[in-house]
This record gives sequence, C-alpha cells and structure tokens, in this order.
Amino acid sequence: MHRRDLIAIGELAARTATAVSAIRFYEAKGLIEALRTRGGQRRFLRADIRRVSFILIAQQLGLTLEEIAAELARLPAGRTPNAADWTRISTGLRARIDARIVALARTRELLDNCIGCGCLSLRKCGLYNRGDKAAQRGAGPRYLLGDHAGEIAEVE
Amino acid sequence: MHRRDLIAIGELAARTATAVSAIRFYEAKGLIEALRTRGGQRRFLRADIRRVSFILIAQQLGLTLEEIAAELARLPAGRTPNAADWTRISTGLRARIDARIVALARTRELLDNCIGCGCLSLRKCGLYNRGDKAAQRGAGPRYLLGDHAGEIAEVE
DNA sequence: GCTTGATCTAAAGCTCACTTGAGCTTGTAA
DNA sequence: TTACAAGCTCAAGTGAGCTTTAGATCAAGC
Repeated sequence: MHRRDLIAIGELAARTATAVSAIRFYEAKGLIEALRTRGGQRRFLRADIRRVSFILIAQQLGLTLEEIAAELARLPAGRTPNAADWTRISTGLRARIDARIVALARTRELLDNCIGCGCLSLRKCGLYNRGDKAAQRGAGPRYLLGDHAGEIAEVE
Repeated sequence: MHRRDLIAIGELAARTATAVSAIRFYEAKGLIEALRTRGGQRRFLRADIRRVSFILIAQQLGLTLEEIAAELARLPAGRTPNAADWTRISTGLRARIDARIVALARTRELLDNCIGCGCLSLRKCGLYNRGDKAAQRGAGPRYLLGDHAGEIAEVE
C-alpha cells in the first residue's frame, strides 16, 4: 500500500460528486474509515470510492445511513473488498429496487382505479395499506402509513 | 352545507390514518383549510379526507409539502372539487410514478452490470447520471446527485 | 523559503416534517 | 349540570443528514 494508492478527501469527494463535508460526516458515522498523514490529514484508499458510491446508491433506495452502515459492515474487515464481496452486498440493493418497483406499480394501478372514480381515498382502493416503508423515508419521527392497519381512509 | 357534513380534526385524522398534529401542521402550511365552530374548534369538509389522502400519496412519491401545496392550488377555489378535478391532478401523480419506475428500472439494469464487474462506480455504468431528483428527497440542503453532470464517479 | 490552496477540528446552524408539552377551553353524553 | 375526552395555541424539541463558520495547520509547487 504505497502513498500513490492513497487519495485526499477532496479527490474522493470529486470522484463521487459528494461534498467534502459529507465525506467527513460519513466517516464520523462510521461508514468509511480514513488513514492519516503525519500532519493529520485524511487519506483514503481508492477502494473507498466504491464504498461511497454504494452509500449514494443505497440512499437513493431509501436506506438510512445506519442501515447502510450495517450493510457495509458485512464487507470483510482488514482487506480491500473484492468483486465477490461487492456482488454479495449489491445483490441486496437489487432486491430493494425490485420491491420498490413492485410497490410503485401497485400504487399506480390503484391510482388508475381512483382516477376513474375520483375517490382517492379508498376503502375501495386500499391505496394506503401498502406498508411501503422505503417510500416514507423523510425527516423526523413520523406517523407512518401502514403502521395503522385497519385505520383506512374512506369517503362515504 | 349543514353541520352534519362537517367533521372534527380527530375524525379527519382517523379517516386518513394521520396524526392530529400533522393535520394542524398541514393547515398551518396552507395545504388544507378549516372552518371554525363558535368555540374555535376546527371543522373540516368530508372532501378534505380526499385532500389529505392526496397529500399522503404525493409525499410517498417524493414531493415536498410545498410542491404538494402547489398541486392542490390547482383545484377549484370556492367549491368542492369534483371527480374531474381530482382526475386532473391525480394524473400528474401517475406521471411521477411512471418516471420513478423508469428511473429505478434503469438503476437496476446498471447495477446488474456492476454486479457483474464489481465496479459500482462507473464511468462505464453511469449509475449516477440519472438526475433522479425525486429519489433524493431527504432533509436539509443537500448536494444533489445529478446536479453535477460531468463529475462522474470512477475507479481506475 | 514562501505562498497558496487544501485540509483540519469543533461547534453551531439549517431544512423538513412533524411531535410534544403546558396550560387552558369546548362540546357532548350521561 | 357536570364530567371529561377532545380540542385549542404557542413555543420548543426531535431526528436525519448535512453545511457553515472560524481560526489554525498542512503540503506541494515555484
């Protein structure tokens, strides 16, 4: 592992189109690790570009940083992850995407029915009973749709 | 419009599986309006169940409350929206869903390629150039993917 | 050696979407 | 008529995910 293989935080940020502050934040949260120069500056492995990329994709799929950290923890400690390692955890993302698409298709179908009747509120359509947690990811503690099975919106 | 047609905030909340505080919050943000009893309590129209339902669905699709307010503003003022009115703005949601599905399918395809090569970072795959803004909705000001066309993550 | 841009830390700030709490008032069922 | 659940307001708090600020240090080219 030579100095040549190490990149500065600015470069990692540029390569992943992320803010430098975000990289530091991810490090603070334990999603990535950094070596340090004698002067105290962070130096990352090239492989960390891949790691940050994973973080970004997973975020788009609605995982929290905590969940992403848990996924990343499954990568081997002590050595640079290889293709097989990445394949393993990327497959989890693929499953997420599949689930998301299915949920959206279902919402679309239900909405189509509702466009027909104009009801949008649905004992009939059941548009809310989807339990689509990923889609619900936003800020703050929140009353989640799907956490209240049985309490279905309806219009009389 | 008789008293009988009006519902209390608790009922609106129950019918839409939302918290009472959330309903008040939406009112404060201008997404819904309430009449008041002489004593000052809110009374909603039954049609507001539909309105809140719309808010919830739109949120799942990644719209901010501000954007949702803009959509709702397209409903007729002064009269209860009819089926045609709802159809018009619901169609906008359908388009969003379609776009979202297409974007996800693309991500999945790209990820499949990457699972093959283990790269996950991709000049090759271009996984980041999707400009999938809806998926990026989270809290706070943020460095958005897709806002930096050209700055594509890559591994050498 | 000097300059200049990159990086450092720590703490505070910010947005979004709500929730919580305190203290008080309404409205309805018995 | 009275109990009491439900509602009211206003202010502050929450949590996720970062950004900003300030003041100091580092590293690399000339």
